[in-house]
Amino acid sequence: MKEDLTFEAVKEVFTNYLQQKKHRKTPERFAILKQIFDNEGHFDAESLYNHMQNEYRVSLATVYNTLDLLLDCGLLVKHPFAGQTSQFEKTFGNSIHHHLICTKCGSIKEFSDKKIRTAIQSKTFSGFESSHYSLYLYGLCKKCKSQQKKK
Amino acid sequence: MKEDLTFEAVKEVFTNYLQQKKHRKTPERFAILKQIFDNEGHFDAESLYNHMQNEYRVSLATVYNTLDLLLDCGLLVKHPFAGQTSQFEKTFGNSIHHHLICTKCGSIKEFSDKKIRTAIQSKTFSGFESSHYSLYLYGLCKKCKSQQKKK
DNA sequence: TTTGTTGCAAAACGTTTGCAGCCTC
DNA sequence: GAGGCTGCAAACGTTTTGCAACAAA
Repeated sequence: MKEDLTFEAVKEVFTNYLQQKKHRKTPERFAILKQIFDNEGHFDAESLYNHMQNEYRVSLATVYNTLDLLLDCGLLVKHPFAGQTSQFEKTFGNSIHHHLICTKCGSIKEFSDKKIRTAIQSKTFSGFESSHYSLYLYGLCKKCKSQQKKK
Repeated sequence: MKEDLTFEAVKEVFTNYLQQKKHRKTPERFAILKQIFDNEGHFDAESLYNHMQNEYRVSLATVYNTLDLLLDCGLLVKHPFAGQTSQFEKTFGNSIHHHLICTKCGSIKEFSDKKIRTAIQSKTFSGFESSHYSLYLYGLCKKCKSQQKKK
């Protein structure tokens, strides 16, 4: 969506959130946000932790703590699809998309569909204020489908 | 959908699956299926395990094993929404629905929407054979929304 | 100065695994 | 009778927690 998104803009969102919730603006939190900003795609807590050790050392506990804050302020979404590990994905700098998940090999692809998006977004509820959503389609990817046929 | 669904019908689906995959038809597996058949709503592995101990004693490992089989043959769907624990839901005897998840209290409601359903089901992919899908809407339920306003 | 946050290590939690014995086929 | 399945307990990997030291406000 926003192609020219700067780190400063994202940082401001986070800063405002921290201020409003009376949380402290620690260097660790911004270092983690920066790391997320600089990288693409899905990630889990541990890989984020590993990748940022060279730039700014934080503990894994702090990573989890900060991820929770980022989830709470809507800068991140959590996907529970990969086995035991939760995957995270930033909500900024991406266009809205859905996920195709292969039930055999676990591979994940993204897709977009305007009709689906419109149908979901136009839905309103009495007594529920929706903020975001996740759509997962399960099935067989090309590779696993052809492997199955060989049998 | 099918209001007059009998256990025998479901059992037959499972039996056929086991036969086709050359898995054994053990009493444990059918006892677990029966327990699922007799109860409504979402459940996790451990609560299923606890609830059935009076009727037929099985180990937790066997519960997990059997849940995997039931997932594989499509009689069950797995929802990863509640914290660390996976929730399961039977696909028989239910109508298709989606989930509203409160990000504050974790409560879950179901809803149906024909337009959304149609939009998703009419979507096809080259190189991906979709078998089922899950849609989760996140937000604030009525209770949590009013609590937030009080602040 | 106060108290939220950090790092560390230990604990907790759901789930998986190894293995000996059992039971379906 | 052979080999898949079971129960049990131990192991696993992710996430959470307790606590003392630290640093943002």
